[in-house]
Amino acid sequence: MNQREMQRLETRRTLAEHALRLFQEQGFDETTVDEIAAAAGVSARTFFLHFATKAAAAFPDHDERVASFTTRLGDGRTPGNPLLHLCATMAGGLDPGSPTRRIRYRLLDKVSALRDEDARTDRDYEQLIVAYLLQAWGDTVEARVRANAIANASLGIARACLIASSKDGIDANRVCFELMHRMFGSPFDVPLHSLKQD
Amino acid sequence: MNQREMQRLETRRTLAEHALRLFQEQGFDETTVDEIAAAAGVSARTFFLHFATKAAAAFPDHDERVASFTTRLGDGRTPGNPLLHLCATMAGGLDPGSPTRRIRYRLLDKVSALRDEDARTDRDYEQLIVAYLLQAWGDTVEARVRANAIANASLGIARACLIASSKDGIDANRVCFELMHRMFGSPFDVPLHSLKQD
DNA sequence: GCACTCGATGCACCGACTGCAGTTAATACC
DNA sequence: GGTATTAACTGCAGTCGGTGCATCGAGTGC
Repeated sequence: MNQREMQRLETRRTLAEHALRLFQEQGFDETTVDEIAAAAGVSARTFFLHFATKAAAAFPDHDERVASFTTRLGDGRTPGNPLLHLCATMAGGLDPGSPTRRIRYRLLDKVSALRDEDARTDRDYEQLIVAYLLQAWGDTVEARVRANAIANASLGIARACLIASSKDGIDANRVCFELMHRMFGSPFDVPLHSLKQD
Repeated sequence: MNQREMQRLETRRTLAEHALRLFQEQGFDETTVDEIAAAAGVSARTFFLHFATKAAAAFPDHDERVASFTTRLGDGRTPGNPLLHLCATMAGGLDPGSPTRRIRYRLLDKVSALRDEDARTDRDYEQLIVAYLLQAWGDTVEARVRANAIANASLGIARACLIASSKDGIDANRVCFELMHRMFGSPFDVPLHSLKQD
């Protein structure tokens, strides 16, 4: 990798790091872009060379997450039940572990601007899921409605699991899989045995 | 009703009307608050006495919609299956009919700021649904995860149905009910017979 | 060494939104 | 009916997020 490229990534990383820290320490609205830039040792103008909005600095790995999800999901020609594959891919992608993620999710609850930013990622996921399912099912009106419904429902379930995992300490991965699997193919009123963590 | 109150509502109504018209005619970003205010015959400062943000003017009936949903949903002590009641309430609330609604939904596709504003309504709905289900089920960790998942999934399905109804002309009401009902209690891979409109 | 690229910068600018100090008309009270 | 009060509206000055533009200067290809 270039020295220039490395410098660029380093600046970006530093900006994101200080942004998240300041958001957490003194609140999102109470933090100005000037402050973040100053803390990172660059000018305010430079901030916007790296992030389109103030909120975007809290999600510096947006593109990588979407790219990772894309490759993990595949193209719809995966053998086996596409819904099952979707369940596994969604659940497997949940990673509430890292402390940075936890800070982010705690902030999400309070700051609507961050929630909006996060929703943008979800819209990318949504389109990927719909495309995946239509690839597997063929593109009909019926399939489109169903694919959109499932995409939205999946994202909703994943979100609920992430929140519950940060609040109540459940195993987001397993619960997400079980909830999705059950909603998309089995009765729903049986207790979730995967709630009990091991 | 007071004369003052009527004047206030009239100003608000006019502002919302011109806002939506201008958004549609020349785009959201290309429309300034000054323009909207001028078109409505009031000062720009007055705009913000009625709407918190520029985008909020596109959803002037936010509060009424939430209030209506609240009363229609009830308090969780409704006799019968709470999930069934939720399906009926959600599906019954979909109303893609009015031309204003259609304009709004067409704008939603393009303008992310409006989508963010719309998402705020969904968050209100989400909290209401969760509260309703926990009232019916009791408040346990298991119930909370499930209620959140169902709330998010319901909103996702409703959104998908509204979009499909505006694009493909399906009966949003019936398809939404059937999709929700099937996801929350029956196998999901049977064709939707309610797609065929009568 | 030289031309070139490209990240960073400063500056001027726009537009959304806010706090404050008015004005004016409707309303409540006597 | 006259007076005090309320509240919608206004103008102004200001903050902050975000952008276009011209420029600087350090890395890079030749």
